[in-house]
Amino acid sequence: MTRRPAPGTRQRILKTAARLFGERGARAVGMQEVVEETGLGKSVLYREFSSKDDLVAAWVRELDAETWSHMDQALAPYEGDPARQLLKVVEFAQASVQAPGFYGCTFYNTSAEFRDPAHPGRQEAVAHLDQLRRRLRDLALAARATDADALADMLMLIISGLYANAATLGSSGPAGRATAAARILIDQHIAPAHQVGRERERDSC
Amino acid sequence: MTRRPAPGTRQRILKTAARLFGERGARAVGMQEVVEETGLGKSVLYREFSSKDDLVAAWVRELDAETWSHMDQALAPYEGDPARQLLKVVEFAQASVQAPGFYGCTFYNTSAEFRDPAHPGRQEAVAHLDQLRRRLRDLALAARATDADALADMLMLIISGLYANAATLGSSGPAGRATAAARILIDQHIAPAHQVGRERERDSC
DNA sequence: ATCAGTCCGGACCGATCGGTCCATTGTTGG
DNA sequence: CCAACAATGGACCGATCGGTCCGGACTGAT
Repeated sequence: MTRRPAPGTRQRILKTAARLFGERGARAVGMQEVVEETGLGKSVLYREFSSKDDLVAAWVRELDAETWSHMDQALAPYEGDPARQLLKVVEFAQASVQAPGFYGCTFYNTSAEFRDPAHPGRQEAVAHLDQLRRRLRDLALAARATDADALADMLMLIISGLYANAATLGSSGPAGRATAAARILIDQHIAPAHQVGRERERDSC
Repeated sequence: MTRRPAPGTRQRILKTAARLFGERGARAVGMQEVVEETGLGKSVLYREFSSKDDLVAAWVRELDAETWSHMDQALAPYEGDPARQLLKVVEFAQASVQAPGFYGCTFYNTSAEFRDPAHPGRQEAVAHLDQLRRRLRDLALAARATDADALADMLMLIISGLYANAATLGSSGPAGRATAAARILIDQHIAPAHQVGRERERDSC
């Protein structure tokens, strides 16, 4: 007797929201436009997501999950070589800014658009960045970096800078130097097992 | 016979706009609120600035001028030592994120909030970042870096990453490693004879 | 075929957006 | 002291914001 909700609705909304929010910014896109683009009615959207803030948070969380999934795939071939994986994280980020449809890092953009620390979308974004930091630190520890925290944070700077510069000055600007910079920083903190003492010559302090 | 406009009005509006836009983001603040905070009427604001976009652009341009002024002061003591000046630029940025009332880099935030390349505020922001890149390159050239373009762009990554991380994870996060990372990259690109002086102790090595 | 019961498109709501305009105020030259 | 006129504060405008709600459409059990 009861009519059943159409399946896949939530994902369809999220896909549309990702496109619109990502391209023009979440604040610049109204809920009306999201509704029109999906072809659904407002009541459906507000059944799936309690508010716009909720939709923004869901969008960010979805991208968080996708990002880790893709990154795990990119890192898998170098399992057991954490130093190489550290560099691969940067290469992965650098490749992503070259892709068509890159309009800046969603996590950084969302933080810029929603300054209130209590905003659920911002919280998701910050949580993602914090997790990235932790993953880099774990890799740096596994790679026996002389100072794993320092190396992880320096690579965070490179990655964030890569995204920020790609979004403003384009992917052919400073963003193009990300992996080269990362290599220098990694070499500085990790001694190749077969080349002991190499970092000593550089490290004159 | 004719009544004369009150002087200093424009600067007063700009100061108020800078506070509100900087703290909560330009998109989150309405013109009505700017008007109320200044204590003036809307007609005055719209006589000085033709539109909100115009006000945003004027705000960014003002901050652009202030930034170069302050940076020139910070760099002046090291005139003739471009390698030291390169590091000083990063130190200057790192100090600025520690200041109370830091809510992220205005230039990156504005780019994130206004994605349309034609937006005057975004254009001002991009112009500022491009000029920063050029200044770094000029310093790198003067310091006889082995690859001045590469060094300048890598420092751009560090500075951008510093701002992005300070805005999201706080000034005690990865942002704290900016000068240390910059030192490594500078050392890597500048021959010992021209290297940064060692008078200051290093955070990590 | 019937009808109860759920779903959903879109009309609608008050609030707020950026921007305009006018009645009032205040100043200044004669 | 007054008349003339620019500067001003804030009422007001249409558009759009996020969010609610209802009447018709559709489903599935009988």
